[in-house]
Amino acid sequence: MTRKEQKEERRQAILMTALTLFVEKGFPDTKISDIAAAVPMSTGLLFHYFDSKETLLTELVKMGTEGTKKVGMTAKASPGVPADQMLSGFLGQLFAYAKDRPWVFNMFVLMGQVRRPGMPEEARRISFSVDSISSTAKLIKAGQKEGIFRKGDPKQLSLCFWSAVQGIMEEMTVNEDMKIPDPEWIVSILRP
Amino acid sequence: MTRKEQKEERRQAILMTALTLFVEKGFPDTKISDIAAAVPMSTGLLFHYFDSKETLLTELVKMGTEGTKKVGMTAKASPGVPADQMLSGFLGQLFAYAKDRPWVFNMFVLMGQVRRPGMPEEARRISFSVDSISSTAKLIKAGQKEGIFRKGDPKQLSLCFWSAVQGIMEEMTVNEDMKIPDPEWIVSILRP
DNA sequence: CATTTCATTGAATCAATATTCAATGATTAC
DNA sequence: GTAATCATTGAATATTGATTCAATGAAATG
Repeated sequence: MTRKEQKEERRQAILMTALTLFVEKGFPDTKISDIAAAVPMSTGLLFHYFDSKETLLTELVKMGTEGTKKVGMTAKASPGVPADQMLSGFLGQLFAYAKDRPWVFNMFVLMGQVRRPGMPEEARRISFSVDSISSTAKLIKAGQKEGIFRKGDPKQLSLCFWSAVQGIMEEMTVNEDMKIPDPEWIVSILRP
Repeated sequence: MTRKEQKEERRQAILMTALTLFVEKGFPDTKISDIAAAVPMSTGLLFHYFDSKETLLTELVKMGTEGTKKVGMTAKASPGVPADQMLSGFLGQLFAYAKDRPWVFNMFVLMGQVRRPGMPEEARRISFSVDSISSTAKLIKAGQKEGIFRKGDPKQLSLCFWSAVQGIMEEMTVNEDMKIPDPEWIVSILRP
């Protein structure tokens, strides 16, 4: 393995460790030294890989937007599927992923958290570039015509739906009593 | 007005200011100096009223448990009301409150946030003393027998319901696009 | 092998912010 | 009206945690 590959691997290890800690303890409460200790490596060395704590977060958010965009594509690539099944199917997949690849899950939670005020501006800005609220709103609008979703402002319904998902996923990352819920429960928010 | 009363009033002002900031910016990102500036008063003076930033949080959480317990009593005091109406009624009231008395709302959000790992231990411990999850689970169990709630582990349904509420309320405190949702949307999570 | 490059460390440094403190002015009690 | 008490301030101080740096050793290069 070349040095370059090794370095890349180490970078990934740091990113994944940071992701876990950011979600578990929150960004401000995660100390660089916590991340370094968990990797493990010395605190100083971490700065050999990333310029700052904020860069670390920004990189993660960039990865997150990539991933989220891919998910969006997959959704578009399966036309003919009713909108409600698409949403519960998506949630089902997402929740199923949680078992083996918790990082996908954590990434999703981080993407939600990073939108809040007080989070570093750059990361925040990037996270807003994927707008699942609007795309889901479109989906809802279409579904309303077919009568599979309840009446109401699609944007509001979409916001309500995703905030609920966010709340549930945060609880899952933090509370071991919380089992994976049936996606159908959550999609019910949108049902007539 | 006696000095004692004045002091008490000042304490309340500090608490309410801190509550707003803790919810808006998060506990770690809220500096004592931010709170003092917002009250307004000098940073040093704040320590004349509260021993530490953590004490401030603890006091708020204590207030929160009081309030939440009262709500629980009111619920018990209205027997005969179907369980689903009780929940949507409660949410409706809570959301309505948000308009005039945002602090009630913020308090609710804070009580949820303070349960997360990384928050100061004492506050965390106190917040766990009110267990709306379990009481709602009982409510759900009863409702299931009458067929007004869907099948499934009551504890899981309750957790899912409250995490969704938490997510939605946090979004409301932070995103001005987010309007008050119809409580019925959220209670649908529990509907058969 | 000699040289260069890179990974790594632990110990500074620097900055932010919680907390303390001595001094000052205002209010109350006598 | 004088003394005691309390509110208030702004300037120290202490602490925490991010970031930098000089030194060391290991791997690659020639």
